[in-house]
Amino acid sequence: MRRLEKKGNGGRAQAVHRALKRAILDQALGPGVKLPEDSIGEGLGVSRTLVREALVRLSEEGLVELRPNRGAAVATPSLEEGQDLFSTRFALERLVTETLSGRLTTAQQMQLKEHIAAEEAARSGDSSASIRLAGEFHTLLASMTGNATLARFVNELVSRSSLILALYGRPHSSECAVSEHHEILGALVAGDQKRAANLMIHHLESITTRAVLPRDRHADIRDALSSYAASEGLG
Amino acid sequence: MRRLEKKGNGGRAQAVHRALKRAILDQALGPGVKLPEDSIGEGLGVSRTLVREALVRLSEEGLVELRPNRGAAVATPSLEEGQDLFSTRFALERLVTETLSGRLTTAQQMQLKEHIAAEEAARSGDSSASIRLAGEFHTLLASMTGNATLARFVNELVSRSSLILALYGRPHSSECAVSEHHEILGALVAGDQKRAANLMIHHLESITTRAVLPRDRHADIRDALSSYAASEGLG
DNA sequence: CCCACCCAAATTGCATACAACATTGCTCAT
DNA sequence: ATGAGCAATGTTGTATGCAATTTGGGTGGG
Repeated sequence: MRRLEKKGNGGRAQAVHRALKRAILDQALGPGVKLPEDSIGEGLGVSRTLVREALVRLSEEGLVELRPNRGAAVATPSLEEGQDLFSTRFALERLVTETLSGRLTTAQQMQLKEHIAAEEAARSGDSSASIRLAGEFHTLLASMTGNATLARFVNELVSRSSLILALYGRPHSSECAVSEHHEILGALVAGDQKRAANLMIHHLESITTRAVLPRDRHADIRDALSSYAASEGLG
Repeated sequence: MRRLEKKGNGGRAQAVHRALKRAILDQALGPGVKLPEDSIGEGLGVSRTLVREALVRLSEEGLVELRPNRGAAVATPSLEEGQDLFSTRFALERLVTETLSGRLTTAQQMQLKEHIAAEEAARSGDSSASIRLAGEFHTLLASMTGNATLARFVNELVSRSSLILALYGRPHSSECAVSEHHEILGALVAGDQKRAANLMIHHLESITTRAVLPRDRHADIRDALSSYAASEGLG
């Protein structure tokens, strides 16, 4: 007999990782915010051991900077790093569109349509949801290739792009992209490989050119984490 | 005043990571070999905590498979994963050649020439050194782009390619590639972007098509690790 | 003879304790 | 007043101990 739900999902360390990741992507923990192990552990109801493991994972993903003996902090990528990041995205997401062009199942097309609809719905509402959905479109596309490595890389790059935009982007930069997502989907369904790739490149370029001015943020870590703790079944 | 050598290099956890990674890439620890935390800790002279951290890093790199409650093992990628991996390599290493074409400094050209010379020198000698050098050529090229993310991705893919070749490649498959490396360098120096990219693609394709038959390996973990412990200043 | 069950050994999951290091603020001499 | 040195504090680095889970083997019933 098979156990139905063993323990939440796959270990509490993973849960901590997801909670922190979401907190960063939602900009509840902005770039540069320090991440002391015991404060996080307290806020999430776990020990430093698990926090540490999560931080290692996050640093491996480039979302967290891990300075020896000096603690962890949300990464603060430079503008130059952002440039490199996006040129890498170009190469990878072009591969995504080339792979997917004309090969989307109807189920996948449906899912993408629904996702875009959700993006539109979120445009006037919660801005953090809007940002997250915009990124998830790219992640979703990448995962549909069936190439797990490619999907993981794109996911990492999209995540880090959020940091770049948080640092250097204008407040509502991600909203206008929804129509471009729709166009890309159209080209993919039509099987027009070249057009899909070009639209994707153009789309990414238009994101990069929106990067100009910085902001600043601060927050108490325990407060910012409390809601994420609940959503991962921690605390 | 600058501290000359703080502590070996950058923390013992990193040392464990490097030791295990090299052991895997040298095929001292072949695909599928189990990696119990305390055996490794004993072999390397550190506690399970550090081993655990290293294993998390390695699993994040795709070199180690981490099954919950069931321990870690050197990854055993499927042939299909290998295919995905190489198509991702195509996209990324094409970007490398495009970025580098006509932009190599003379110092970099020298370094690459020396590396190729080392590859040739190792052809008749140690086969594990030969394999490692062949991979490091690609990593070195990627690092010269100055794009840290790109370099890290290529490094990961090259590492995992070693696993693929260990599982499905013929024994001496990597030796014949040295001349191709030389040709690629020539095209890069000449600034012929298209030719460089084509040579790289062709080179990678010729590697993939050498993948056919499997082997099997076994070893006591502690013995296999002892030499790597010394080289990292552990034990 | 085979299968289900259960117990023992080994291994991972996680927390906690202690040691090492970095940082901050204070003291004291100049 | 000012800067060097030092003590106090907070944080990270690492080891170890205990609980929880898996695994393999043995035992008894069918």
